Amino acid sequence: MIDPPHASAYITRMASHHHHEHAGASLAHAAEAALVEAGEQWTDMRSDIFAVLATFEKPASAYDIADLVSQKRGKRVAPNSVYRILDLFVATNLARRVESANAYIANSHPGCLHDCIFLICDSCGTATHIDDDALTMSVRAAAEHAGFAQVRPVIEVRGKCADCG
Amino acid sequence: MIDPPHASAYITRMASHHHHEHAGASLAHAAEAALVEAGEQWTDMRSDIFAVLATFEKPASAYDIADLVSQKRGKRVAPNSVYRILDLFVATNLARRVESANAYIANSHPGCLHDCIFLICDSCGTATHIDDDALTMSVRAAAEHAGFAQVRPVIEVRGKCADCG
DNA sequence: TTTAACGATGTAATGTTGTAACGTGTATCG
DNA sequence: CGATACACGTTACAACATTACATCGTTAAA
Repeated sequence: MIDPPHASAYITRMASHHHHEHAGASLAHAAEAALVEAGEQWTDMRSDIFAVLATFEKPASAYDIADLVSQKRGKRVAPNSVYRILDLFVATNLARRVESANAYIANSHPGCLHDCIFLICDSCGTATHIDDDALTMSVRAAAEHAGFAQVRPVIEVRGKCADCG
Repeated sequence: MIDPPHASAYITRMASHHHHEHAGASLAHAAEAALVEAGEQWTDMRSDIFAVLATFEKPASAYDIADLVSQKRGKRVAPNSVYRILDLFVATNLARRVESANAYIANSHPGCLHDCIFLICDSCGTATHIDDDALTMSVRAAAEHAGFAQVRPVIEVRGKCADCG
C-alpha cells in the first residue's frame, strides 16, 4: 500500500482535467473514497482527524489537530497518533504538508493528483492554493534535467494576501 | 537596516546577469562585503558562523552550526546566538533557509539577489540549487495575480540526486 | 569625563515540532 | 486455538525555535 506512482506516470495522469472543489460532507466523502481506493481503512480516528483538519482555514499543526480531536473525543489523543495519520493522508493525497509552516492542510480535491502551489499569508496565516500544471511541470523538468529522479516539488509562496494588503 | 527591497525593485534587479560562484576565502570575502554593504558589521562571531556554514555540503541546522562553532572557539555558543545570526544572514541574502529541511545553506553568490530553486536529495541530503529566473518570475507572477504582495517564493524539489539514483 | 544609548553576544528557560520503541486490542485466517 | 496483521495507545525523547533578560564594549551627547 501507499506506493505512489512513479514520476513519469504521475505526470501523465495530470495532463488535463476538471476540478470539483469539495467542501464539508462532500469533501469527507471524497476523502473516504480516495483512502479506500488506496486500499486503506476509513476508521473513526481517521475520520475525526480529517474532519478537524478540514475545518481549518490555515494550515494546522499536528498539535492543533491533536488538541481539537482530543476535545471532540473527550479523551487525549497523542500528537504521535495524529502524525501517523497525517503521514498516511499525505501519502494518499488526502492532505498536504506545508513545509514552510510545519503544518498540514486538507486537499480539497483528493483523488486528483497534483503538484500544488500554496500561497501563505504572513499576516493572517491563511493558505490558498493555485494549480498551474505548466508551471509545476517546468519545475519538475528543471529538476529532472539536473539529474534528479522521483521528484516531489515543494512550491510555496509567502507574502501578504489581498485581504491583509 | 535590513529592509529588503520591495518586490518590484527586486525583480527588476535580477533581470539578467552573470554569476561568480564563490567558494572558500573568496566566498567569505564576498559575504563580508555584502554584509557591510547592507550596513551591518562583520564580527568574529559572524565570520565564524558563516565559515562553518559554508563548509557544509548539505543544509545545516542551527544546532549543527552551534556545535561546530563551539568546538572551533573552545567555548559553548548557544543555538540562540546562531539563530540570530542566521536570521541576519537570510535577511541580507548571505544564506538561505531550506524550509523543507529546517536548515540553512550559504549563498554561493551573495550580493546577487535571486529566487533560488533548491534540489534536495532525500537519500544523501545534499542540496544543489538552480537559477531559473523565467520560472521563478512565473511563480511570483502567479502569486501576484492571486492578490499577493511582497511575495517570497519557496521553491524546493525533493528527490533522488544523480549520484543516489 | 561621566552618562546614556545602542548593538552584539551570553545565559537560562521554555515552547513547538517530530520520532522511536513498545504495548494493547481486535479482526482474520489457518 | 494460535498466529498474523493492523490500528491505535503510551511513554519517552530528540530536534528545532523563541523569549526574556543580562553583560560588555563602543559611540554620542551632556
